[in-house]
Order: sequence, then C-alpha cells, then structure tokens
Amino acid sequence: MIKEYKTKTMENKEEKEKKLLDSAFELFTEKGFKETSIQEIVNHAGVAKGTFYLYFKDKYEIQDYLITYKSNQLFLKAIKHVDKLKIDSFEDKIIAIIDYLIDYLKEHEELLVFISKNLSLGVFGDSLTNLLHRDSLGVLEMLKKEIDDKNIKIANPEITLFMIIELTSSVVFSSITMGKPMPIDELKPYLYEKIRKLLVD
Amino acid sequence: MIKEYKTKTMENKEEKEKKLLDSAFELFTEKGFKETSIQEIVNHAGVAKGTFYLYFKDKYEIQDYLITYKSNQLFLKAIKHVDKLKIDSFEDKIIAIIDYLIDYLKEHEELLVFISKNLSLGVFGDSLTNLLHRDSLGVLEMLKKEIDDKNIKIANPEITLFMIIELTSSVVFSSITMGKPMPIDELKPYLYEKIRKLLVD
Amino acid sequence: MIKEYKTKTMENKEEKEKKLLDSAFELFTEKGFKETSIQEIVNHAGVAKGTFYLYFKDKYEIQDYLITYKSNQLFLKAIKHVDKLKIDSFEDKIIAIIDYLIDYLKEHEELLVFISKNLSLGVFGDSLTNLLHRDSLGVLEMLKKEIDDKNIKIANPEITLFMIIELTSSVVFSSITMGKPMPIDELKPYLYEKIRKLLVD
Amino acid sequence: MIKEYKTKTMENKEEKEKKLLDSAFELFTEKGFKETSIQEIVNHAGVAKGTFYLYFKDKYEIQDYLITYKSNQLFLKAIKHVDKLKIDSFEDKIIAIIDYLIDYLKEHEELLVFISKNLSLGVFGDSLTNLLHRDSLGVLEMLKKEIDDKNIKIANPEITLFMIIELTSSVVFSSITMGKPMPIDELKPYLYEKIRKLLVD
DNA sequence: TATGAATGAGGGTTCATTCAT
DNA sequence: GATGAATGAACCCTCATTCAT
Repeated sequence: MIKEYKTKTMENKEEKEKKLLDSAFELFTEKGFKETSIQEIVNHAGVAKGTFYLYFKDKYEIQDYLITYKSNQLFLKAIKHVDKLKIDSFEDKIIAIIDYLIDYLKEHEELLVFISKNLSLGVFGDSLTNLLHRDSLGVLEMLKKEIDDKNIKIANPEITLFMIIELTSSVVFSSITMGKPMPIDELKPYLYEKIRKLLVD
Repeated sequence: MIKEYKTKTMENKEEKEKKLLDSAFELFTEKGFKETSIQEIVNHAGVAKGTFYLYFKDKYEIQDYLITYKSNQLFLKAIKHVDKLKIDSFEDKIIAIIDYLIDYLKEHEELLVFISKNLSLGVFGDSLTNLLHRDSLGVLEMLKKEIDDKNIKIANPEITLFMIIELTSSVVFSSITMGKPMPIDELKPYLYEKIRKLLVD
Repeated sequence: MIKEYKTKTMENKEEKEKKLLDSAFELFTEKGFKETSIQEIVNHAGVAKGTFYLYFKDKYEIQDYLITYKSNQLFLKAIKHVDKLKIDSFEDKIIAIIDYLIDYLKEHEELLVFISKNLSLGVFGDSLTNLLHRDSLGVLEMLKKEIDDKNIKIANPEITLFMIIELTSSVVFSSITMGKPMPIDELKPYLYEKIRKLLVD
Repeated sequence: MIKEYKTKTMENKEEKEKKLLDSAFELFTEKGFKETSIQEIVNHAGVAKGTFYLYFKDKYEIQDYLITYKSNQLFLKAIKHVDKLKIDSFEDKIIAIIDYLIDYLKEHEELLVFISKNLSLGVFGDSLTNLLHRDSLGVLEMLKKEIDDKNIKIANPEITLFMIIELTSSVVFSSITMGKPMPIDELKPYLYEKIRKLLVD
C-alpha cells in the first residue's frame, strides 16, 4: 500500500527508529559498542526487544548506520560552509575547513567520543582519519582536484594532506576530549601555524 | 620463613604468571580483549581456570598489567639506545628516537596491534600518544630538560613536542598496520622532513 | 442479507484460505512444522500476518486441517477408483486398492513426506496407519462388510487386515521416500505376494 | 591428572551426566525433542543451565547419545538372550528374537515412545526399522549369515527379512503404545503365525 | 476485513567467577 | 597452591500472537 502522505503508523515507525538510533548513539558513546547490549538500547528507547529487530538486522547494522549517518552529516555541513566562504588561497581554504570541523566537533563532543569508541582502531586504523576515508561526499577529492587545477605547488600533495589529517585529528581529539595539552581554542593558532609549515614547499 | 633467594616454588609461581601474561598478550592481540575468554587464556597457558584468579583479580587487571609492562619495555629500550648514540644536535636526537621507535614497532607489529586493540580510544585517548603519556620513565621529560639546559630555540617546545608525537604516532600506526598511505620505510623520509619543519622556529 | 450464491467477497475469502493452506502444506512438507514460521506461511501466501488469524486459530489448527483434508482427498480417490473396477475376487480387490494407493503416493511423494513430517509418531502412532485410521470415508468398513456379506473365509479378518495395512504402509513409506530396500516398482510384486500369503487361511 | 580409582569429583560428574541423560530421556519421551528446552532438562536434573554445556555440545548431541545408547542396550540384551537359548530352527530363532524384543519393549514402553518421538520419520524413515539399521551389534548380519551357512531355503531373504521387520515394528508399536488392534500379548500368536507364513517359500 | 508494527516470553549458548576438593 | 566442575546472569535472536489503524 503506497501512501503519498505520512500516516500515523508511518510516523510512529519513524519515531521508533529514531528513538532506537538515538538510544544506540548515546549508549555506544557512553559505554562503547561491545559493552552495550540490545536490551539496554531498547530499554532506553522504551520499546520491546523484538522491535529492535524490526528495524535493524543486528547490533552491527545499527552501528554501521550510525557511523555513516553521523559522518555524512559532518561533512555535509563542512562543504556547505566552505562553499559559502569563497576563499581564494588554498592554504586558507584548508585552514577554514579544519576550523569549521573543529568548531563543529567542539560543539558536538559526543560525536568525537562516539567515533573514537566505535571505529575500532584494530579494524580501521586511526579514527578520524578513517571517518575522512568514509567521506563519501568528496572533501578530500575536492582538495586534490584544486591542487591540480590551480597548479598549486606542494611537494607530494597526497602525503602532505595525509599528514595534515593525521596531525589534526590526533591533536584535536586529544585536546577536545582531554584538554591536553590545552583547550582546543588555545591550541588552534599553534595548530594552524604548524599546518601552514607542513604546506610550505 | 623468609627466603632471600628464589625457591623452586617461587620460580614456579613466576613462571605461571609469565605464561598467563604471554598467553593473554597473544590472544588480546589476535582477537581483542572482549573476544578473549579466560578459558582461552588458561588453556593457552596450560594452567587451570582457578589458577588465573590466584594471580589476577580479573580480566581487566591482566590487561592493565600488560599495557603498563609492554609500554615500559618499549621506552626502556628507546632510552638505552639513545644514550648510546651520543648525538649532539637536538633535531637529530628527536629523529633518532623516533627512528628507533619506528624500527622497534616495525619489528614488533604485534605490539602495535595489541595497543590498538586494547587501549580503547574511548578510555585513554589516542593510542600511541597515550602510551607515550604512560611513559613513566621520562623520555619526554628528558627531552624537555635538554631544551632548557642547552638553550635550544624552539617556540613553545611543549606544544611542538606534543604535535610531533601526535603526528608521528598517528602516521606510523596507519603506515605499519595498514600500509597507508605507503609502507613505513618509504614514508620515513617524508615524515622526518615534516618533523624538521615543525621544529623550525 | 443471506446470499445463496458466492459473492466476490466470499470468493476472495476462500481464495485466501486456499492460499494459506497451500503455502502451509508446501512449507510443512519442506521444512517440517516446528521449523515453519507463520511469517513464512503468510509471505508465501501473499497476505498479512494478521490475516492468518482470521482463518485459523493458530499454527496447530492449520496443521490439523491439512492432515484431515489431505487424507480424505486420498481415500476419496481410492474409493472412486475401486468402484469403477468391478472386481469380484476379494484378494484382487485388496491388491487393487493398495496398488492404487501406492501409485497415487508415488505420484505425490510430497504427500508422503508431509505425512511423515507432520504426523508425529509420538502423538498419533505409525503414520500411514494413522492416516488410515482417520479414514472417515470407510474404506476399511467397506472391506470388512464385504468379508461378511460374501462369506469370505479369512481367519480373524480384522487382525489380518490390520497387519496388511501396517506391513504395507511401513514398507511403502520406506521404499518411496528412501528407495529402501529397493524402488517401489521393483518391490511391488514381492509385496503383493506376501500380502496374498497373509490372506491365505 | 590420571586417576586409577574414581574420586568423589569424578563420581559427582558421572552422576550429573546420568541425571542429565535421564532427564532428557524422560522429557524427550514425554514431549518430543523439539518441544523440550534445555532449561527444562536442567531444571528436571537439578543442575544449572551452564552445566549442561559441560557435558554436551548442544541439544542434538544429547539426543544422539541417547539414541545410540538406548538402542545398543536393546540389542545387547537381545543377543545375550538368544545366544543362551541354543535354538536350532531358523524360524524359531527369528520368533525367539522378536519375542524377546517385544517383551523387553513391553516392559520399557517409554523406550518405544522415545524412539518414535526422536527418530524423526522425515529424516530416517520408519522408526524401529531405523533403530535396527543402527544395529551396530549385528543382529541382522547374524541372521543373514545363518541363512547362508545353513542353506536355509527362503526366497529373497533380504526382502523377506525387511518385510518381517517392517511388519513387526509397525504392529508392535501400535499394539504396545495404543493397544490397537489389541494388547500385544493377545496379538502375539497372530503375529508369529503371520511371520511364519512370510518365511515359507 | 485486512494489515503489519509491536510485543515479550522463550529459545540456545557463553563465560567470568566461585569453591569444594 | 592448584584444580576444574558448577553456577547463573547475561548475551543475541526468534516468533506466535495481539491490536490499533
């Protein structure tokens, strides 16, 4: 039965799925994937156990869904933001993107924690880097293309970009979640300075 | 009766503890903490299940013990090595340490894998960085002291060292365990070049 | 309003019930009763889960219905066939009935399999025998009456008939479904020979 | 640790295993395999759920164990009994074996019910027949050998034996468990008479 | 009538921990 | 000290049945 408008039932369904996703996100963030049981997720969502399996095949599926959804959300916002700014300088553009991501993650620290607890290092390698590799929306490609198109002079652009990403994600994670070696806002100028150094030929 | 030398019984005890630690390390590395059962650990160690609890309070204790033990072992070797080299230049010294650590981890990839599977980001922050923070033996302190003593000109030495550590650990982990963006031996020159850039005032 | 003819709605209802019965039969035959879920039955029938409960109280009811329906169908055909043949000799008549049933079951092996998977011995006793006991249409009675009417000389006709049924059902089941000790067509002459021996006073 | 005598622990273990087997046998007999849960088995045995898995891999293993054990027990007794009798006539020997088995099953009706509920027809074909095929102790082989050795005149001995087994198992099952068409003791003479007829060339 | 989302009891199985031997 | 049998809570998952739409 195809409906063009949302029926009460369909609204209920969407609501339940959202509740389950929210609960899973919160619990995965708080206690990690392995330590979170489906019983806890459904309790927190206020639905029955069987209901979980109406929406997700198993625990792995809800995790995967969350990672994809959350990371797409992240990059979608970054792209929108950068497009608006109309920045000319490549260096400035990089910094602008990073600045936006940092500010976003600062506001959504739980996203950072979720990522860190669910992108198991053992499987994927460093977490933020990996999220960037999931970047289905092409932030990375965009940058590489720009380097080509504008004939920007960077020695080994791939390696350099890679290192910038690793440095940034590693430093930002430490700074935001643990305040080490200092709060992110204090750390920013130093980070951007170092990034510019890495970009210099 | 107090014994000053190791009795046969005491040797047996130590041997059993070592067997348990080795088994746990191997299994935690291979399958991760959660996925390793105590049954498997004791089977592999060739002792009975109850024996495990004579040596460790629970599974978490043996994990914690292993992390501390393995990281200390790592830095002990780094210090010994660096001391022998009698390097004058500070930059060269930093590179030498990093080079040593990289070579060591390359040879002991299982240590890197163990770290990645057991230093859950969520609890401790970035993995290798965290290991460095556990550096109870003072490699970091040593370097900071040297900067002071020798009046080496680095702006914000703490921050710079921190960033070098983050960049290095993140990049090395990715390169050794996944070969991304390239094998560690190929990556080394680029990494050292970038590190030198970060060290320049 | 009472209708003497079948309305479209009533036809639809019957059609749905038939679809459900066919689906259940197929699935019970293929996978057995316990292993078949109502979800599978309704999927296969192309109706909603709730619809099932409009036609049948529960899973057990549809199973029971199927057993009764299928066995009646079997004997109805047997009776029709035997009536047409106008056989005089009692022995020949018995053999003719059995021959018809064997041929029918050979053509409808799925019926045999369904019986075997759903007439749990534990509840009803030997399977084919039990089907015969459900013989609500009186094949057995018919034979017993004939023995009486025609003054046929068989010692203990009830017991003899019973044994013939048991022997036949047991042997036929084994032969058709597993080909043991040989295919049914090869086995037939031996079986009929033995049956004649059992009939001899 | 190899012990030559039974320790208390070992006795306890054996006792637990026996309790589990007895409970499973009773419940499988009463309600069938599929309908019996492990929870019920352990409740009935008075042990914890986990204990079950110390002794058996899963539900299927305990079932298999029971079938093998019980059928071996059955045939062992039959062989012992027949050997003692020193019967010459082949016909008499067959009847003696059957008579013994009937008497044994009459005394252990639950064994018959267990067999019928657990040797799923769907998989193995007729139940008692199948048990005979599990006859790892060779009653069947013994008979076939005897026919050869003594030059006994039976047309198609394999088929004849097969039919005797099918007839007997089918009739005995019905008679013992349901009293149909009459109690086994009354039925016996008729059965033996029919068997003798089947054996006649 | 027909639907299918929701339920939650119950299934089999694993495993950290305890304790009598 | 050392053992390993025993425990039972907790795990993930299935499914017959109900009921609001």
